[in-house]
Amino acid sequence: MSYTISQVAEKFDLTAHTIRYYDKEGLLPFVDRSKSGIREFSDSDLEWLKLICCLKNTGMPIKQIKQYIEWCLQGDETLEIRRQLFLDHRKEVLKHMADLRENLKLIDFKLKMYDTGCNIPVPR
Amino acid sequence: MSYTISQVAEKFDLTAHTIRYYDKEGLLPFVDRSKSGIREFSDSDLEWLKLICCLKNTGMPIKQIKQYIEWCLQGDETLEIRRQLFLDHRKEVLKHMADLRENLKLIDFKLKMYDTGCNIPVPR
DNA sequence: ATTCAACTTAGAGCAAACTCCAAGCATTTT
DNA sequence: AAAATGCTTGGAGTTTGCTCTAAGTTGAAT
Repeated sequence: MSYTISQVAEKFDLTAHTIRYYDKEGLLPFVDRSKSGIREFSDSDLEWLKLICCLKNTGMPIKQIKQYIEWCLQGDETLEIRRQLFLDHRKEVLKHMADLRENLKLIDFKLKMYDTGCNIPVPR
Repeated sequence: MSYTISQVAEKFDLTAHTIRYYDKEGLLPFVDRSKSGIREFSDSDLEWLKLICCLKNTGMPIKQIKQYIEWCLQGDETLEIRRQLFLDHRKEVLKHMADLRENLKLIDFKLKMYDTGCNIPVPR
């Protein structure tokens, strides 16, 4: 069984346009085509796409995701460098989350000001 | 005491270019100028900029930050709408953090695969 | 057989957020 | 006084990640 581009788009809350764009950028070299050239996504392809969306949604640029895909296709000789990519990316995600938590404190402080009516926001 | 644009840039890890861009976009209408036209940032201005960076770093678009600044300048009649903006934005930040936590699970799973050598990444 | 929906491509267009440049003042140092 | 540094502006250029259009093909339904 395989999926059309619009079925996949629906599943991942993307547009077919976006998926074609990802393909054009080299993120989906493994997706097969029918004899008339139509993309046929397998379950394995969906797993790949899930990972691609995960990396994208955590802030990895498309070029770096493409690099990762290329390393995957190269086989075991790139295992260590791929592992390092995940380690580095994980660190960045944790940093980003910590930054968000920190910024949230100021947002909560502002909200407390608004809620207590004790509102001398910041202006002179 | 006041600060020059490059002192402020240093303090906030921005470039002077970026700060001028923010000014041009209407984010810094409160910053005074010397008689020769040079920006003179007060401590209060730094507080404003801190909030602007907080909103920007948590994903608020510059246009919306500009809207917020305009509401501030309009005075107390916009208090409730500003409070609502912070409430809505807080909700989005929490959603974003939850998404990151969720995505982190897959990253951690991949790392576990690499670390255990049990590496059948995803390809067919 | 024709119509319709969904697929294909190349390539143009767009919005956001910078980033930089040229040309010109202002202030401080030599 | 001249040079160096740092500020100013308008406006052009860049990058990223889409987003859309036009023209065409395919395959199923009427």
